[in-house]
This record gives sequence, structure tokens and C-alpha cells, in this order.
Amino acid sequence: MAVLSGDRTEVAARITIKDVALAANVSVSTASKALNERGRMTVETRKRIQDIAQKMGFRPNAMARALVHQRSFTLGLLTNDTYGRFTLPIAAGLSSAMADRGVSVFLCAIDDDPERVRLNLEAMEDKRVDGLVVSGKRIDRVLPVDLPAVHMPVVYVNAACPPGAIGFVPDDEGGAHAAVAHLVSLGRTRIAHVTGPRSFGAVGLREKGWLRALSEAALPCFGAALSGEWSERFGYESGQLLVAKPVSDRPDAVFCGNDQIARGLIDALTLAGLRVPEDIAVVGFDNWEIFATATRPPLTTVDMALKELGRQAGVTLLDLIDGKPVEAGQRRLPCRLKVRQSCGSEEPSTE
Amino acid sequence: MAVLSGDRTEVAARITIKDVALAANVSVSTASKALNERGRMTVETRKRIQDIAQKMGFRPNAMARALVHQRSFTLGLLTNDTYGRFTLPIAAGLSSAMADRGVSVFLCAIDDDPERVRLNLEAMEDKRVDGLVVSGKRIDRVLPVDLPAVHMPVVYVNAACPPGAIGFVPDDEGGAHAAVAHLVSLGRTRIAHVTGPRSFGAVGLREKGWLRALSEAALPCFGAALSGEWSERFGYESGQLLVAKPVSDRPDAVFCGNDQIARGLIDALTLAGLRVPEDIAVVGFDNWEIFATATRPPLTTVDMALKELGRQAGVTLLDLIDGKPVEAGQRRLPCRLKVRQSCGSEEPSTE
DNA sequence: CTGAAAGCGCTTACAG
DNA sequence: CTGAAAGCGCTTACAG
Repeated sequence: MAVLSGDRTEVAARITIKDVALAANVSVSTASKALNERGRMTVETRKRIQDIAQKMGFRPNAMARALVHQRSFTLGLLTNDTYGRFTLPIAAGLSSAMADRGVSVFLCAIDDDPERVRLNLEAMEDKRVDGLVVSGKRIDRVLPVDLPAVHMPVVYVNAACPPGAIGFVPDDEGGAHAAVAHLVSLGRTRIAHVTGPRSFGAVGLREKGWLRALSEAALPCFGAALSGEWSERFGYESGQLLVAKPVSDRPDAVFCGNDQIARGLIDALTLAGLRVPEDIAVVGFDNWEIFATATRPPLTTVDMALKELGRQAGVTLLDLIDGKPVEAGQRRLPCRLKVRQSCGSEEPSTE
Repeated sequence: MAVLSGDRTEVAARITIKDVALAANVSVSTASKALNERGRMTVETRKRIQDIAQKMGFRPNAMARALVHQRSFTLGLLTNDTYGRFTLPIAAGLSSAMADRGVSVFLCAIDDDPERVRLNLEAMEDKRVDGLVVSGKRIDRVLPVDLPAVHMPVVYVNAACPPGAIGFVPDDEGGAHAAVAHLVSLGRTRIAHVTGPRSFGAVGLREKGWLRALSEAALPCFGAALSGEWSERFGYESGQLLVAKPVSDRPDAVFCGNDQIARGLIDALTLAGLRVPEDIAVVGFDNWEIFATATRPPLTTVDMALKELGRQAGVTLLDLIDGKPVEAGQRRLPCRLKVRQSCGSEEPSTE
């Protein structure tokens, strides 16, 4: 039986700056200065010490440095979106941007459970992270994070931003506007809107974008927005409703509040013998690729640029930590339209 | 203009053990012993010091402790699955289990980019994490992590496990067997299999489970497994193929290699006027809820228990770190069948 | 029972 | 140009 005991992988005591100093025949302080490019010394000495350190595979202990610098170069990411639709792109964007700057991020999965929030928050305090990014799944809900009790800078992503705080959300209205404007530019004039529950802040914003694009094009508002679940089922039912109408009452395009709704809607239209996009163009929201590419035809949809959201949140948090002045308030980062075939564009973007 | 400068959030210098000692009128060493329940002292003194610390909101600096204990109570999670299908449940399971034990986990998003791997690995070394969990998206691919160069214990999750290492994967064969056995128990006798590309290790294992369940039931193998993309499109096309056959050649059940295939297949069957599950029962694999609940009818499917996978990997890594003997090799953790309606069971599980 | 000392691994004024 | 000393915040033998 092959048994891997812990010490099999234990390394022969990490090499420290003391080892390097010893090997180079200098004091620890000189070694430190050589390695950190500080102080004055002959280029040769410096180079010699650096070479030796390199050769010995010396890597400074980040915790020791953190202790003297009062800066850990770590961040905490609190998220209640265990499901993963939003968190993973945000986390990936944040993590890579931070990695490039030498800072690492702790992942804290809180399930909207106050006890877990407390536990994780304490861990982050104890580990002396330099700051916190709090990431949610709804732009209109504030997470149960007791900010006043948190002794460090915080930024919010894809979540409500408490007054005076700093937040990042996708520009839902702008994204919706771009989607509808694109349909207009393609000659559609009867553009309906099928979307999620009114209780979601994003629903109101996307509706506003839709209305603004229509009014800018001097187009009549084609019926009220249809609001329901964020589900394929609701999209499907809405599609059936459209199909049941007399042709003269039917839209020639539908802007959907998310990709699942768009998917269900397209299924219903197709089943009823309508052609997408020829008879009715459809645009979604989310660019959830697994849906967007599986619809027939592939779905034109709004991408919320979540990775970029995570990146920017991190970069701003770093500024905050560095004491740079940062304006309070919520930023709405641009979405971008991902053109595929469901909107009937002549030139689907290549990618 | 409201400007939030960094120092606005900066706290009035963290309180340290020195502050506590001062307030309690004892030495730092005594304070330390009181707070850590070590050494001997009157209960009153101990209690008094603890109360003062509590009142002052003292939280020991984890990095300082790590320095003396040579243990950071942090882990690194390297993943190349930025897409998020597998990583997030694994990460959430790992993170919560670890949080309960006072250890925090760094998220490292590597995009199969060797440069990013190096960068993140160095960061983890520098931060002196106690161990690493390496998580992938295919059980038959080893990640580009240069293990020998890593100076700490490692476990692999949902990825190939190098010889002599320790790994955790779902029991694909067992899961497949359970799915097919369930169909058999429901009286199905002509059970086909539609699955992903042969190049995936999981495909072979799931096929094996299918065959084993059939042979155990003394059922003939109903045609060869149909292998194609992991996509709805392939499922859809496979469904069309089935439908085109004369009724006597049609299966009465299909076990699908993943939920996307199952979804596409059901769509094709339904479109052709067949009833699921009455005419043909369908079972999927993954329990990707967004698909499994959107099919009509909702999909019975195999859940890979990814959260549990992450949890176990973490717990085992902790054992390894503690120097406990751990058997080398790959563990296959049980999957569990999630019964919904597409298999025709009389009693869909409530949940 | 309590405290002074040394140390974890590093950095930074400050003398020489 | 180089090194001794003090310190970051904590813990742990070791004396008293």
C-alpha cells in the first residue's frame, strides 16, 4: 500500500534571507537592500547577492514583509452567488488582474447566511487582507455585510452600493439601448420587450433602455413590456402569446430581458412555424454562452463584461488602499452587444 | 463631490496584544498565554484578560502567528476552468469546509497559460500557503502544474492525478450504473446511450456503467453508444435519428452522457410527437440545474456532488498538511441520482 | 503564577 | 559602502 505521509512532501526547511546573507558573506540587512534595490552599494555586490539568491531559489516570505509593511497584498472576495452565473467571471477577472500586481485574493463563499458572513469576515480581518470586494447576484440587493464593522476599504460589484460607498455594476440601460438601437438600425419598427420580474432593479433599467431607443427612433412603444420569471418557460409562454395574435398585431422583433427568456421565446416561435430572424428578430441579455450558442439560430445578446467588472473593481480597490482619492458612488460599466444571427444582421461579428 | 480618500476608511491603528497587555497590566507573554489557554494561571486573571481583549476588539494578527507556527492556515486553489461549470461548486464546497476550520483559500485563475501558472504558483509559494488544490475540467487531463517544483502538499480534483499523487473525481461509472439501473427498475428494457466524444475519459467510464447495468439485468445492449459533441445540437440530431427508425427498432429509454445532450434529445423527440417519458424515458448526467429544470419534463439526471468533492479534497489536504498518513491514488466519490420526471418514475423525489 | 528573552523572516532608519 | 539594532505582532521555552 502506497502511503503518502505528510512529511514526504515537506521540504527541507525553506531557505531564508539569512541563508542568502551567509552564502554571500554579507549581513542580512545588506542582503535585504541588495535584493530590494534600495540603499547604495556597488553594482557588483548587488548583482552577486542577487545571483546567489536566485541560485539558491530564495523567495522572500510574504508574511514577514507584510508584517513590517503593514500591507499584506491580499484581498478578500465575498460572494453570495454560489450558483456561479455571475461570480466566476467576476472572480476570474479580479483574480487575474490582481495576480499581475502581486496581490492574491481569498474566496469567501457566503450563502446569505449571516453566520457564514461573520465567520468569513473575521477570517479576513485576522488574515489582515488589505481590502474587500463584495459581489452579489442582483444589483438592487445589498449583501448582509456589516460595513461599519469592517476595518478596511470595500468595493461592491454587481450588488447594491450603500450610500457613500463605491460600486460597480453593468450599465443595464445602456446595454438594452444598444440592443434595441441595433434592431432599429436593421429596419425593425415593431419591437416588443419580454423580461423578468419587476422586483429586479435590472428589469426597470433594461426597460428604460428599450423605451429610450424607441423614442430616439421616433418609434411607437409596441405594447407594454411583458414581465414574468427569468425562465425559459416564461419565454416560451410569451412566445405562444405572440403567435396567437393576428399577424397585424405581432412585433417584428423582441428584445428579451435575459438569454433564457430569449431561448424559450425562440423555441415557441419556431414551433409555431415562424422564422427567426426573418419573421421576428430576437435579442437577449447576458451572453450566457451555453444558451446563446445553443439557440437556433445563435443568439444576438448583450454581454455584461463581468470579467472587466471584476478587474476594475480590483484596480479601484487597490487605489483606495493606496490612499488615492476615489470618488464615491456607483459606476455603470459599459455592456457590449454580441451580434450573432438571431437579430438578422447582415454581418455577424466574427469571433 | 464626495470623495472617498483611502484614509477615510483607514482604521485607527489596529489594536495589538501589546495594547491588551497594557490595559490588563500584565506582560505580553502572560496576555498571550491567557488568550491561548496555555500555561497555568488563576482562572480570574485569565478571564479578566480575555474580557479586556474582547472588549477592546482584539483579533490576533494571523500573519504574525503564521510566522512563528510555520503554518499559514491558507490554501491555494488553482483552476483552469474559468467557464465555471465545475469550478464554482468545487470552490464553494472547499471554501466553506475550510472556513469552518479557520483556513482561507486563495483563488488562482490560470487559463492553461503556463505563464499564469508560474505567476500564481510563485504567489502561493511567497504567501506560504500550506497546500494546494488543483482543479480541472476533465478527469483525464493533467494540469500544467510543475508538481516537483512545488514545495507543498497537493491534491487534485476533477483532473487527472499524476502517479503517486492524491486525487478526487466523481465516480462516473457508478453514477451511470445507478442511472441505468433506475431505468431498468422502472421496467425499461431497450436502453440506448448517447454521449460525448470518445476522447474524454468520462465517456468511457459512463459507457462502462451503462453496459454493466444492462448485463446485470441480463438485458441486451441496445446498439452501440452514440458518440458526438457535448452539445444540445448533437442531442437533437441523435433524437432525430432515433425518431427516424421504425418503431420496433426504437429504444424505450435513453441514457445521455450529459444534460445538454439530454435536453437536445428531448426537444427532438417532443417535436416528433413522441412523449417523454411515456414513449421514451430520458436520463441525463451533470444535474446542471439550469438545464435539468428547463427541459420539459424536468430531467432526471446524475449529480456529481461537486461541492462534496471540493470539501473532501480540502479535508484530505489538511490531513496531509498535518502529517497524517494518507493513501496515494485517486478516489472516486459517489454520484447520486436526482430523480425528476423524464425517467417516468412514479415518485419524483421532493426537493 | 508571571515576565524577560529569544525568535519566526523580513525591513528600515541610523551609525560607522 | 556596510552592518548592528530595533521593530512588525505574536509565541514559546526558560527563569524567577
